[in-house]
Amino acid sequence: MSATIKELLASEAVRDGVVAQGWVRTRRDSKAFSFLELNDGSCLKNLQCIVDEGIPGYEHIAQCTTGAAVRIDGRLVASRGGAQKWEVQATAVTLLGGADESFPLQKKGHSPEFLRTIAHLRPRTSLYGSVFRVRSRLAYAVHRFFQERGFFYVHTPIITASDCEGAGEMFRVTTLAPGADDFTKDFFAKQAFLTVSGQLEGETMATALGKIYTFGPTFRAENSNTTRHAAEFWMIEPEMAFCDLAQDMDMAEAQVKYLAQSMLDESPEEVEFLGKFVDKGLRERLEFVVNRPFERLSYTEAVAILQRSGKSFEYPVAYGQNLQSEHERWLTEEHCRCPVTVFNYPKDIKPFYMRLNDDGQTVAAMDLLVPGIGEIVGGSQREERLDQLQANMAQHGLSEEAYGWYVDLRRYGSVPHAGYGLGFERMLMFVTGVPNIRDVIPFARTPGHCEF
RNA sequence: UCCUGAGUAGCUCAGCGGCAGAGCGGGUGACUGUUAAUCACUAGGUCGUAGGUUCGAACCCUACCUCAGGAGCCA
Repeated sequence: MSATIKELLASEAVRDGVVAQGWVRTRRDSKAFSFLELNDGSCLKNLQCIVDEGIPGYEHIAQCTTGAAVRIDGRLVASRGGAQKWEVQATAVTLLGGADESFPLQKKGHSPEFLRTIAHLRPRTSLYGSVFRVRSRLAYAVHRFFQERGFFYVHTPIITASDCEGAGEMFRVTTLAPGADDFTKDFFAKQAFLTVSGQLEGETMATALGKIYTFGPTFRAENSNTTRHAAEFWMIEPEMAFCDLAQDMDMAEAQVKYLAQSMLDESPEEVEFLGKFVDKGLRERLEFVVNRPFERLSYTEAVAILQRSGKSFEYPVAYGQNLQSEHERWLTEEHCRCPVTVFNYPKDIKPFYMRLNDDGQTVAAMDLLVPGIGEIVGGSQREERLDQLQANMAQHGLSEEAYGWYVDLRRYGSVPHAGYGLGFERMLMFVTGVPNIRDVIPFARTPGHCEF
């Protein structure tokens, strides 16, 4: 393998016999030579190459247009121009793959709406290249965070037969012909779906290995058309035995801080670039998240604060109702001006598995809200008491048969345990400042869209 | 799914009842150690679709389609 442009630009000294391979971002011609700027995706910066008339391959310079794949052999030397430290004085140029005038990416900026229509080419832009480099590093940081803390990475099923995990509409998985509805003849001899959460299975692993996490694709068939929802996304779900809600919140907040810190440490080039073109306050926000403690409010306190805010919301604030987006945004963006964790929600607006508090009215649930995105983490302490869980299930109309294995966890060696779900793409939006979830995943799946 | 807004050249947009426009990009040429280079010339259009109003519609009206933003659902 030849050196990447990232490696070449990090050189300490002049280097002979270098090979640079990449895609032409721009070409500027002089009478007797051309400037060729190459990008290979290894970093944000381009490598400027000087291609003199007469070197081997120069006869094809006209085809080395924006988008073309090119190999440059030459010498890495200090640049005579001011905009870059190093450049390559080419001794040979090879056109690997041309790109004719129909190549849709121009040197100038394009709208995200247009780039979504050419999602197969947009990673070649500075913005999407940055986002997808960050995506890789952030995914690795997620694993590092957990592995450093003794968590085990577990793989929960993608295909599930549980049809009411309480997290929205599900995609059906079937081998039956269209129109057939005898599920006893289906592949699994019953209805099957794509998972909307690995939590319940995660609990079985946590009550054996102690601290576990999942990090995998998740599917929701909701007809959601927003900047924050995708039908296929990646979710991180830790589950911890011998853990209560307070410790759960500690972990979620520590993780958000850790991931923000990793962005600052590992992607400084992208922080600067995204701060310039996408979100002016990006660095400031990341440093703020890393350095300042998060706020923590009970649902009851949050409602009281909202009610005496004097702010006129489109939807009134009422105890017992879910907080609206505008309420959450006001809390995190204007009242606290920092990430805020809201906990202990009324039991009637939360799922059956959340632990009933001693007041008999609220459950040990928590949502971590961040400025600009809203809810980024949702979690809870789980109901570990057998009789209480059974009562909850009855109340929610769930059959104990279908969830016998889940109830067994309370029947045999039950322990307090807790966990949360962190939307990976939402975290990516938060650390990059990119305002639309469709721009932080290579190929977004949303209602009506399954292209590429 | 609901609400709001927008669809005009490859891209970004102006034009808002009377000849279809600009910048960028593309092509051709000139020029220059250039930096989203510069200069000149040039090609490029079913004004989202279908109806309607009008002497005349890109422009006004209706429906539909598509996209975007907001809401709900949530991560």
